[in-house]
Order: sequence, then C-alpha cells, then structure tokens
Amino acid sequence: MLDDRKLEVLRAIVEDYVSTNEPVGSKSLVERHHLGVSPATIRNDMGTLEEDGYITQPHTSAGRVPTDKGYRLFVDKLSTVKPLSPAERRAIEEFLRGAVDLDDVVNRAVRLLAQLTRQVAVVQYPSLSRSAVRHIELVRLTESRLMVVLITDTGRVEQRVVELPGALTEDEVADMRSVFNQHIAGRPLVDAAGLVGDLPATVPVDDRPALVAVVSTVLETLVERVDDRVVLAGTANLARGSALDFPNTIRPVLEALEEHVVLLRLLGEIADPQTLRVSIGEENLYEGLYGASVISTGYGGDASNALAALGVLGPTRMDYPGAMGAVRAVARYVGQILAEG
Amino acid sequence: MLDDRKLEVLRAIVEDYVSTNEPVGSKSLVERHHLGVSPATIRNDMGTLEEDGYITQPHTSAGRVPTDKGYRLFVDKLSTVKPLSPAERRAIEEFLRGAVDLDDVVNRAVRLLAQLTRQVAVVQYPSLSRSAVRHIELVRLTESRLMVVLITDTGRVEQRVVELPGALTEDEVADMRSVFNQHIAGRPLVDAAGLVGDLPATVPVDDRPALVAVVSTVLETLVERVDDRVVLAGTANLARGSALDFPNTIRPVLEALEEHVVLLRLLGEIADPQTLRVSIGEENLYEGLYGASVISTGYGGDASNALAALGVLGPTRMDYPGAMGAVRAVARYVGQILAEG
DNA sequence: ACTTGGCACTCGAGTCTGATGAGTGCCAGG
DNA sequence: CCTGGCACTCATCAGACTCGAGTGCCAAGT
Repeated sequence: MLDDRKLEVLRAIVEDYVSTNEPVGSKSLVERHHLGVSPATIRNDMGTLEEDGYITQPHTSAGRVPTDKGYRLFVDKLSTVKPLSPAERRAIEEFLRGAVDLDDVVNRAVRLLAQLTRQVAVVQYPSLSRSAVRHIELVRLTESRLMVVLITDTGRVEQRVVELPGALTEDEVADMRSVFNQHIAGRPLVDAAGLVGDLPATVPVDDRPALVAVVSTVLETLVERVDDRVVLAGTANLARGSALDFPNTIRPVLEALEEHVVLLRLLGEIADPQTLRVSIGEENLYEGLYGASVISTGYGGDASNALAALGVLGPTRMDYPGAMGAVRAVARYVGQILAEG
Repeated sequence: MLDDRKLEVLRAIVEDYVSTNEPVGSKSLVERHHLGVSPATIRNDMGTLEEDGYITQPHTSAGRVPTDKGYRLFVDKLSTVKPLSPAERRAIEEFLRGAVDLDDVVNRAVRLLAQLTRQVAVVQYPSLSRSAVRHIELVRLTESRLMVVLITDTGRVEQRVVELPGALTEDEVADMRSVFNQHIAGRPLVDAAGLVGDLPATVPVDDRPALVAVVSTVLETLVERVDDRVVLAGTANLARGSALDFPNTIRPVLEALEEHVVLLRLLGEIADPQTLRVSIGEENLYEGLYGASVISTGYGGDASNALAALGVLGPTRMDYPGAMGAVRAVARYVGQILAEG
C-alpha cells in the first residue's frame, strides 16, 4: 500500500512545505529532490497518499499540504531527531551556566529555547511535589505570626505567613525548627506534611501541638497550590507566517497560552526525561490549538521520573526534527545544572 | 482658533472612532451627536482641525481619524477619568482580597486589569530597593555554604546561596542572624547593605568579618538584580481589532512586551500614586510601539513615593477615560492590600 | 504491473472594468 | 458665520476575463 517511494514522497512534501510555506506540486517536487521518476508517477503516488489521508489539497488546482496524520507519520517513521551542532551545544551550556539561581535558570532556558526553535517556548518550574525538602525555616514575625519558608533541593523557595492560635517565644520556635529539620530534611515534599503531622513518639514536641498542626497544613497547601508555575517566551514568533499558519488569527492561541492550566496539560504527563512527546494539531484536545503542535519532554530528576516539563509550541507546519533536537538538548542541560546546583 | 464647538467636534470624533473603529464623516457625526448645526458647518470645522494636525483622513474620500496629537488633546482637555461603578469596585475588592500571598496579589491584579480594560495589562513587582527589610534569614546548608533569605515588608522573598571562605558552626550563624536583624529590620533595603557592612563599633561581630562581607555583597547584588520583575496578562486582546489598530502586525508589539526592560521604561519613572501617566503613539520612544498607548501609574508606598508601577497597553484607538479609571482603581486597591498585609 | 507522456480540465490569483456611494471642498446666498 | 447645493475624488465591490500551476485520466511503452 505505502511502498518506499510513496513514503519518500511524503517526506519530501513535508520538508518542502515546511521550508517554503506553499502547497507543493508534483513538478517542483521532482526538481528539488532527485527521485528518479517523472511527475506523472509522483502524481499517482500523491493520489494514493491523499486517499489515505496523509495529504490534502487546499483547493482543486493547488499543490498538496500534509495533514495532521501526515505529520504524525513523518514524525514517527520518516524523521530522526536532529542533533544540535557542537557550536550550538557549547553556546547553550555556556549560557545556562551563567545563571545565578533557579529563577535565572528557568528564564534563561525558556528564552534560549524560543530563540533556537523560533517558536513559543514553555518551561514549567520544577514541581514542588516531586522535590525533596532541603530546609524548613520558621521565622517569627510577631509573637503570634509565623512565616514558614520552604527550600527544596531544586533551589525553589516558597513561603507563607500564618496566624498562630497562641503566642510563641523565640526559643520555642527555634526548638521546633530544629526538630522539623532533623526529621524531614532530604525527604520528598509530598511526605513532609505527613511526617510533620505525626512525628515519632520519641521526639519531644512539648506543649505546642497547635504549631505542628499549622505547619503541617501549610505544607499541604503549598504542595497543592504552586505546582503550576510556567514561564513563556517567544510569543512574537506566532506572528511570523501567521496568515498561512494559523487558520483564523493567533488569538485563540494567545488565549490558550494565558491559561496556565491548559499549558500544563499540554506539557503532558511528565514521563521520563528520555521521551519526547509530540502532539500534532487536533491531537491537542484543545480547540484553540488545532493548527498548533507541541513538542515536550521532562527534565531533571532521575531517568524514570522527571521533575517538570518543558517544550515548544508552533504551527503544525514546523521543523520537527530541529525543534525536537533543541527541546531534548535544552532539557538535558537544564537537568544537569539542577542536579549540580 | 479652536472655539468650543471645534473642541466638541474633536471629542465627538474621538468617541465615535473609538467605538466604531471606522473613520467618521461629517454626516454621521451630526446624526449621532446633537450638535445644532449642519454637516457643512462641521466640515469646515474638520478642515481647521485637520490643518492644525488633530485629525487626518486615511484617503481622500474617507472620514477623519484622530492623530496622536488629537488623542493627546482629548486626554488632556476633553475627557475626565471615568470612575468605575460601585458594583465593579466591589468585585475588584473582593477578588483581590482573596489573594494568599504577594505572588497571588500581583497575578490577580494583572488579570483583573486585563479583563476590565480588555487590553494588555502590566504589573511590576513591588520594587526591592524601595521596600524595607522585614527579616533576614541565614540558613546553614553545609558548614561553608549559606543561604541568605531576605523578606521585605511588601511580602517579597528573595534568596541566594553563597560559598563562605571558611567553615561556620550553627551557633555562629545564629548569633550573626540576630545581630543582623536587630540592626536592619525595618530599614529600607537600599541602606541594608551599608548597615551590615559597617555595624556600629559597639556590636560584637566576633571573628567573622568574612561573613559580614559576604552578606553585604549579597544584599547589594539582590537589590541590583531583581528590581525588574513584571507580569503580563491579556496579550490575546491585541489580536482583536488587529488589522485596523496596528499598522502592520502585532509582532513588534509582542516583541516589545517580551523585553521586560522596555516594559519597565514604559511604565515610566514611577511618580506618586496619585498621578496617571498617559503615553500616546509616537510619544513612546520605542519604534515597535508607535500605534500603541500606555496608561500607567504608581501603586503602594505613601502619597509621594510609589513602590512600583502598573498599567495597560493598547492601540491608540482606545477608551482612555475607561482605562484610566480602571488603572487608577486597581492601583489603589493593590496599594491598600499591600499596606495591610 | 508499473511508468510515462499527453491532454483536457479545474480553479485560484491577478487584472481590468464600470457602478456605487460616502465623503469632501467650494461657492453663492441667507 | 451658517447653510444648501453641486461637482469631484476615490475606496470598495462585483463581474468578466486571462493566465498558469496543478491535477486526473488514459493509452502506450517497458
């Protein structure tokens, strides 16, 4: 049904269309790629490709354009991730190394990715729930107000001010602080709330169970709430080939990008950092993003569990091999840097 | 030269053009507004308004459109800030009160502003350098690594990890912490680095001048670096009336919005929170933003010195009175909430 | 069974045309 | 200084026409 030449034709169509942004016809196809056959033969092949739904023509007398299904086949079978050049790799590494803290790493990474791919880049902050606690700090603001500061091993810092049911002295707070840190430092954050909640019986929690309860609650809400921070860059890239790339306007796309919840779902269930996820056109399950493709992967953490995700979003007419290479490379470097820092 | 009726005509043109998005002609003008004269008279008035550069016609046989100079006159002399309805005020207050921390306040404020004005909203984080220190926390990560956490009275938290020249015990760190906090809590952050640097001779700094130097440096760099955080919302609003509003595409505008440095300059020298700044079209001094207008004001702080700025950005063809009212109201509420929290 | 050249056909894009009508500028009279 | 009248300009629209890229199909060749 789909012999080798037909696949080759599909690949050529995708590549030409991506680079020229114009429907590609049989004649120009044989000119640009040296397939050893005549345009008529190509036309027959294109006919079957169209019957099978891999390509389509915008209007009767125009060339062919890949469908979502066509891009899917291209990505799955016909292309390989394009590795970056050594020069690019060096530039990436250098640029990311210059970061001074977590915010800086994330910001640099997202801009880098936008520039490399010339698409919209999205980076999720390292997930709190998947991180481990490095330190918990209790800061006594007044005698009955306490600030709980949480520092994770990825360098992320979150804080929350709470009202206490009763007064506390500085010494009491200090005791509590060291008890907490002894027992939960190094533990995954998801477990922390539970650990604080029922400290081993051997530990003297003296007469302040109220404080324990408060801190435990704070940890729980922190984990729930702030898992969803994402950063964007390169939205201006959407307005480049516009008219042809996005059916109507870029407005629904911009709207989707503002909905961080949508973005997080797009980045997807973060699998392991090895896997690249590609979601094409209507596969996106979000109406505003039909016409767009998302390439994402996990980063950080270990081989089987990523800390968070990052990726790029662009028109379905997109340089998949190149973008996939960039996403993979940036994810690796960011992962390395987090592991070191 | 410009008698009352001519000014009235200009106002009518601005209002009609803003609401219809079409060049306005003499006939429709007399129909919609009950000026007591004939179209011919209006035509004469429009003639002089055009000579003086307040309006222009896109092509010979079309209606008139305000120029930047026309909008400027409109904003300065012909319009008054439109106060929000009581219902809107209540909704704003309620929405902002629900915020749990500083990040949340800023995020809610920016979305609110975007929704109220249907334009792009920009909010700057409360400036570090203008804030006062609430607390400094020193966290001992290892014996020679220290995390410095800075908490301001606006609720902002910044942290930095530093390598120390030598080892430190937990007790030494604790001493240092209380010395620092005694002397700089409540002081403006800009002074903090200096205060830490030369603590009064009476204070025992024991044998750790190195630590003092390190912390002093950290404070300095913190102040320098992170003054520039801004948050955006409503970029999708740019893609609404597009074709007519922004000469070419919205791309240069999106590019400008990604350059946070540009944004900060746009928000402008933050004057007192009472003043509304309006920058129209080519007044913006940034080529990508000719065709756009920015309305901004300070918020927080006291009457003469704001903590930071916020505002909206839209096409010059914009509902100035309404947007100005929304910006002023949101700035006030955010200021209130920061003062309380 | 596949490939090829030929050929008629389709249809978007571009160009020209004329008609329409909104809007203007000007002028003479009130 | 206002007004009605009038000739004029010019963008927009629809229709007619051409052009050409690209197709589908068929019969002949390998």
